[in-house]
Amino acid sequence: MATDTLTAFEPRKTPVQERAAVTVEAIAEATVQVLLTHGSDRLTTTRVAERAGVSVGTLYQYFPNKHSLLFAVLKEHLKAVSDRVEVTCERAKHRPLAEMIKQMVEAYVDVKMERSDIAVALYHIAPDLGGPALLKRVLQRLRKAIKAMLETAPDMTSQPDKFAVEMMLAAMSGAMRSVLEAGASPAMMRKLKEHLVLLCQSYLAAATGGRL
Amino acid sequence: MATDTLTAFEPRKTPVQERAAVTVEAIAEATVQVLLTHGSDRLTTTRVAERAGVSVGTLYQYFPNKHSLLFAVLKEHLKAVSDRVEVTCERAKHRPLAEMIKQMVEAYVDVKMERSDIAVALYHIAPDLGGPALLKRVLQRLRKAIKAMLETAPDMTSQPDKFAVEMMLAAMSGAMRSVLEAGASPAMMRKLKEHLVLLCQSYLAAATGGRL
Amino acid sequence: MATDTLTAFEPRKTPVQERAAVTVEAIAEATVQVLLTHGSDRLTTTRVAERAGVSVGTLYQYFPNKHSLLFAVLKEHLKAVSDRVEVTCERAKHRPLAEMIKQMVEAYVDVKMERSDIAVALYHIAPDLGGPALLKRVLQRLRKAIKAMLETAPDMTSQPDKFAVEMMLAAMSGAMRSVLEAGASPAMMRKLKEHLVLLCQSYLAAATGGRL
Amino acid sequence: MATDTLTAFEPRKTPVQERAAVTVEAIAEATVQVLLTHGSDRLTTTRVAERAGVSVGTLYQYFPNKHSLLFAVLKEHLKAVSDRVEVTCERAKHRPLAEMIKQMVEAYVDVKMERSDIAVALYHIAPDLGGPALLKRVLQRLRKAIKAMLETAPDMTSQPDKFAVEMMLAAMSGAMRSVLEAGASPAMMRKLKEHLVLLCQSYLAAATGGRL
DNA sequence: CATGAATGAGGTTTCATTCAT
DNA sequence: TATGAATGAAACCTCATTCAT
Repeated sequence: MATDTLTAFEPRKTPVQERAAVTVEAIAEATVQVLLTHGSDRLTTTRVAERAGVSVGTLYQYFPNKHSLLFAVLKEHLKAVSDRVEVTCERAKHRPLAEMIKQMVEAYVDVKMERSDIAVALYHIAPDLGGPALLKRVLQRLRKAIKAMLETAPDMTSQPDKFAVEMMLAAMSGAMRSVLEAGASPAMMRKLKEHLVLLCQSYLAAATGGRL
Repeated sequence: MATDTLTAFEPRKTPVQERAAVTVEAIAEATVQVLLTHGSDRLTTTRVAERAGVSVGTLYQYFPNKHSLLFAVLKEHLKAVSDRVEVTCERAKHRPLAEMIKQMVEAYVDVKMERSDIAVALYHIAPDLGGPALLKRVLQRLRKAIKAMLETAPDMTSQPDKFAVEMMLAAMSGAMRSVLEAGASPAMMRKLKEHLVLLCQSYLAAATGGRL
Repeated sequence: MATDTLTAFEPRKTPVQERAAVTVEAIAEATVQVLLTHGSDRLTTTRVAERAGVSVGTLYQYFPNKHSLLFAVLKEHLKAVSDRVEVTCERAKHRPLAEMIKQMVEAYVDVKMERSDIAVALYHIAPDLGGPALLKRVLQRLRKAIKAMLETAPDMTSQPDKFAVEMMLAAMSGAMRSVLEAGASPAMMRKLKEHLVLLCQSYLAAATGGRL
Repeated sequence: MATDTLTAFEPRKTPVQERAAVTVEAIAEATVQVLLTHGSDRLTTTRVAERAGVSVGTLYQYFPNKHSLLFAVLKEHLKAVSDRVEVTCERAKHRPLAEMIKQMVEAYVDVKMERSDIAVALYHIAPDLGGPALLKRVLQRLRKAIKAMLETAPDMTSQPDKFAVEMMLAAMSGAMRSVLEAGASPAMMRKLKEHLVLLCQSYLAAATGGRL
């Protein structure tokens, strides 16, 4: 199991006093800041601690190693994304297909944008140890949620190719990434949303339409 | 300008003797191997040199610093992709739209697959200094080539939204990435090709169809 | 004087309340356990406190620093050894020489064995600050007690060389150490006792017999 | 096997250039010096490198970790002791028993004294990882050599108890240690030799005499 | 040209100790 | 008194880079 690898990055201890909880949050936030201002290989534990306004020792009380810092941030972000999309999919059940896609895509884009700083920062470290495993899990959740939603579409003639959902997800995240990394203006983002909705709608229509 | 940053990673000297050319190639190849077997933060100049069968000193005769190693590999790979897609686009001019897309997408997938090891390895380092700049250039070339091709499509009512091409490229590369990182089986790749073609075709049709 | 060095490791305060005495004892015991299970350089104050079931803060209420932990344990163990051997020597006065030696050696082996865990643990830290000074004192006490005993031996022609007693002690403790560190089985221990008695008896006989 | 543990401390690479050989020797010597002047827990890799007149980096080219430094010194010393005693035992074969013992004991004391600085330094670190394993091997060699010698003694009625040789070795090394750690004067050393010879002779005589 | 020994700044991590709660 | 969060000096070790041979 991949669990082994993952547990190595789990937080070291859960803070019992309130003071400690604040500290942990500060460290997590500092991690993102350093990632964005200095880049992933300029991210040092000392720098993060400094930015968080604590000593290195304190940092290591809550995070067993440098990796776990990044891991914690990545995990939280991905959870936020998964949660939002899942909830949206649930709510969109039994709506027309086009509406479903619209809701889902927009939820995805929105949640990514809300913490676009984190999203961008994480592209830098995701390929590292633990990242892929985590991503796989998230994809699994999203795929499941989307499939469950699609099955309730009243206006769908046949279920789409099993691969189609993955394709859509890959296209979505890829496009999102490109735009985020390019430094997205609000106007750009609106455009992205529109087009991403269109892309998914038309693709799914085509993929279920038996044209393939 | 970004040019300054980029020149810093150029190979140190152009090998005039045959032996030198072999050495350079060996080092580049070793870089990819180390990247794949050890990961990006285990990639050390010594290890690359060792794997290439030369000493560190020799490595530094041809590459000014560690970064230039990665940069060289990245550059070559992106050039290969650009070249292939450009040529394909050129040849596909004046064909029906669906055919155009098919040719272009398949060319892209094929060239990526031919050196899928390099492609995967590069995802790990692309976010670093110099990577984004290079990517921007490539995208620029691809966009241009695709646009030029599309303009010659006999069966297109109106030119697509300016943004649509970018969207398509982002979706393409994003999907490609997902599949490559997941470890692509040949069967998977065939499926990817089919669906990517479909995705691009349907999206472009929708984007030009005035539905937006 | 060495006294200065030694006082630095004395327990911080004498526990007046019962609860405190229990705590101190628990910490001392935990020190030994950690020493044995983790080794001397894995011995940390936090770990000892944890094992003792108290917080670090509490530990520092009774022991001024890490060293004093080890020092306290070492001191107590050596005191136990000294006491036992002294009493035995006193009781063995006026007995035949061979009997004297037997009593003394057996007392030494027995007391070491009773807390063989501590004995072994202490070999790891004795060379450190304070250890040698303490050892010297103990040796002094033992030497004195043994000499006083020997002088009352009815069957001894002449007093042994002044050096002989030291020699005997060194041989005794050296042999004991070897066996303890090798991990002594009960059978082994019985053998050790027999042979150590024999060794001391024959050596002392030779050393006083004028053969030298 | 214990081999695994041991190989972790083996030198990292064998120097090919002469310059390097000098460096390695300097580092080993510096290790001993630092051990003696600062004590085992003040022994840091930086300090050793400094004393050796090289940089830390250089140190780590030849020794994989701090432990291996100590290990190398310990190993060499123990080898010297083993070699000397073995050769001496070989030469002393077929001599009278008393003579055998004398030769052997004196060889042991002499070789220890020749590098008494190292001997003393090593007492501080021997209990650590790898030390015990190494010691066991040495004891094995010594036991074997001594037994082989004893079997050729013309004036020995019966072979001594199997345990007797171990006992002798333990007593020898223990006594040696006591004296060395006390800071031995030349006069003291002469006395030690005499008495250690006497001790071993008389003990062995007793142990083979059937008195037990 | 090639080699590989040497460098040392800088990164990660630990742990004895203090002190506010 | 007991707690445990916080501290930060200091340890270990790596690795990009240089340069004498």
